Amino acid sequence: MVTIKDIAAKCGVSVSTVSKALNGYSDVGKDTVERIRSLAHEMGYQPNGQARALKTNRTYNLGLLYYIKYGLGTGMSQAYFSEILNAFRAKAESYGYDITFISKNIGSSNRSFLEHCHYRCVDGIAIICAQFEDEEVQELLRSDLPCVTIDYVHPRASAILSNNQQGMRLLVARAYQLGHRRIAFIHGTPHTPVTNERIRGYREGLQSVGLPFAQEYLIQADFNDMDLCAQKAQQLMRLSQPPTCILCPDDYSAMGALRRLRQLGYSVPESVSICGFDGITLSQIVSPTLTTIRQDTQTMGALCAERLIKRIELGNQQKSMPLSDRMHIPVQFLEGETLGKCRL
Amino acid sequence: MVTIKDIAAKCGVSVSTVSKALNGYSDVGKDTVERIRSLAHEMGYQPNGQARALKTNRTYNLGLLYYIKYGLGTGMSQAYFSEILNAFRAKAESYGYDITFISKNIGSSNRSFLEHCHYRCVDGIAIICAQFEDEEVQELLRSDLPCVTIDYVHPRASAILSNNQQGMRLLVARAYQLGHRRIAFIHGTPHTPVTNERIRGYREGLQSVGLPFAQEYLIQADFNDMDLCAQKAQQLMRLSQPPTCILCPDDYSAMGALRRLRQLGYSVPESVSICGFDGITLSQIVSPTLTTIRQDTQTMGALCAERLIKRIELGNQQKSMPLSDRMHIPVQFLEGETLGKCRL
DNA sequence: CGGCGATGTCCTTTATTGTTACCATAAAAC
DNA sequence: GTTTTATGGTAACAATAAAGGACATCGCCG
Repeated sequence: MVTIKDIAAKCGVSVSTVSKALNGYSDVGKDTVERIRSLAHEMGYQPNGQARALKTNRTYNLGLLYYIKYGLGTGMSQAYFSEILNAFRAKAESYGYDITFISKNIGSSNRSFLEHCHYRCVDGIAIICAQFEDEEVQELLRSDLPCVTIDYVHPRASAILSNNQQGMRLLVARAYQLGHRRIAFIHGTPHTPVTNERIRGYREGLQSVGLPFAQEYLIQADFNDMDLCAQKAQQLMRLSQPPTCILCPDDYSAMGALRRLRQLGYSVPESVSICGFDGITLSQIVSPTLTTIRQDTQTMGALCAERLIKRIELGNQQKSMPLSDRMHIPVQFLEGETLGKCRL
Repeated sequence: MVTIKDIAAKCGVSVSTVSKALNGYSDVGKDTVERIRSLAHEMGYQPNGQARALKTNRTYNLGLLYYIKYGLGTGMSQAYFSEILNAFRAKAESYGYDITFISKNIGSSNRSFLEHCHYRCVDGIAIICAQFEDEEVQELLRSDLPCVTIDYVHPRASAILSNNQQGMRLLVARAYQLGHRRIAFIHGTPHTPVTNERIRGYREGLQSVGLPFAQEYLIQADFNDMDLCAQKAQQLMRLSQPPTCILCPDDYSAMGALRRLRQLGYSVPESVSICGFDGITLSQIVSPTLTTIRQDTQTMGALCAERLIKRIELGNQQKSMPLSDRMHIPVQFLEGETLGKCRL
């Protein structure tokens, strides 16, 4: 590999001059800069990121926490998070940052997430998909590494979420408009910011159309657990007053409920309507297409990168940067075939 | 951050002793090692990867070429490749390697893939999902960076592919068994190793059951292009002797064909059967479930990592390491609902 | 049994990796 | 003579590699 030393030798100047010329310092002669630059290009010079990082203490590397819950739902929640990841990556790269996956126990060396971050000297970390109840994730959040989270809120990080309340209100409003009066909500993992917001939105939605809130129509399940949601949907239909419309925690769960109810002889949406949440590409490909809420993963991922880089570059002068902040990204109602006119 | 210097000072020994103690060299006293180790642990020491890399010229970082073709099929081919990616990542991490996405034009600095690799000093590169006709990808392959490819063959890299021939033979055999005598094949991107192997497998399959090969039943399309495949399927059905079974290049394409043919009034599989390829999770969730070939993405990804690391660690003594090699991973037939008994 | 070199253990010193930061310095300009 | 402009020298950065030094132990011979 060609280094600045080689360039210096060939150019007849010192290494510091080369360094300064390549980094755009003003105290180098104009023609010298020209000579050095063209020679560097000609020799195919690439700076050594490691050496630069060692000296400047900046790697232009972003840590990424992105791991799927084992067992349950493997390969399911993929679509939603991988869309966010792609948008995140694209934006980060446009700012000159690379991405490193952060994991624990790398090479059996029992490194925690935070230790891994230190080892790789990442400038900051984005937590896009993780189990927040994990102590190691909490340790990461408590650390002084700049941090941005998706779908989670923490006092020391920037948070990016969809406007979940709005999403639920939209679903309830549309269902009401189609004549539904018994609208149930099977919600995702309890006690998470996302679920809390969704429940609030659901109740607000009911309230704004004048429907009463019924505890029996609010059921707990999980995210991306098709079978669990299917089971809960089935349970709902056994009520003496079964709902005419069921809102699910996500598109996969909705597909699970849909399949189960059809197997049980219910026709969708004729005898019962079903809605998803997320609006993954797939939801509009399957038949019937899902009525769902499209989360703007593109914006979420991009914003996540921007916020993180902002936190990094504003650095430790913590004046202009709040310790924590929360952004809600607008969502969009997607009309599909699983929510129909209420026939009762 | 705590460095070996700090440990050395606190421990009353020199930095090199600390370095040696932590790296398991034999010429350090047993109790000294003990003292240093426990102190390092206590102080929360983590080695600085950058500094280590600078000196040893090894980063334990693997470059990953993984970018989706723009426009067409975005978010579609995801499932297959992201399964491979996950397996790759898991295996690489178990060997102590991290992963860095490689891209061009990072931060508008117009770096090529190879330059990006040099900048980050990756030890090797895995090309999991890329456009191989891209000159920059070829440059990467020509370089002396250890390299492993998925679904592509190059004289200077290890290649991992599914046993595509076997897959096609299995499909043809099963279709024949169900009474089909007019079996068409809409193939993926032409002149790629995968397509070539598939076509060969298709022809072998026909031959082994004694069916003639008909040029009009071999149609060119693309991978993961639902609309194109749908259009080609429609075209096939307009033949005077339309096929009774259509084999598609991948699951998404199959779903496209399925949807289109149903829209046109054909019932699947009653009046025409359809098969996919890949066996993504989704294919077994949708209704009807797809008859398809499951590619063993788990093994492919894991093997990809292992081969790459082997190439790296055997290093430049190129005796035991062939310049190029090719591995074919067995596939599995997945019985679904889209391939049925032939009713003609 | 004492002296000498050989060997081995344990640790330190010094050099090196590629880069940038900081300070010094020489020449030119004012 | 002072300022400006352009350049060079050197010391970090955190770690490892190579070489070497201090000291103890051992074997062998006179």
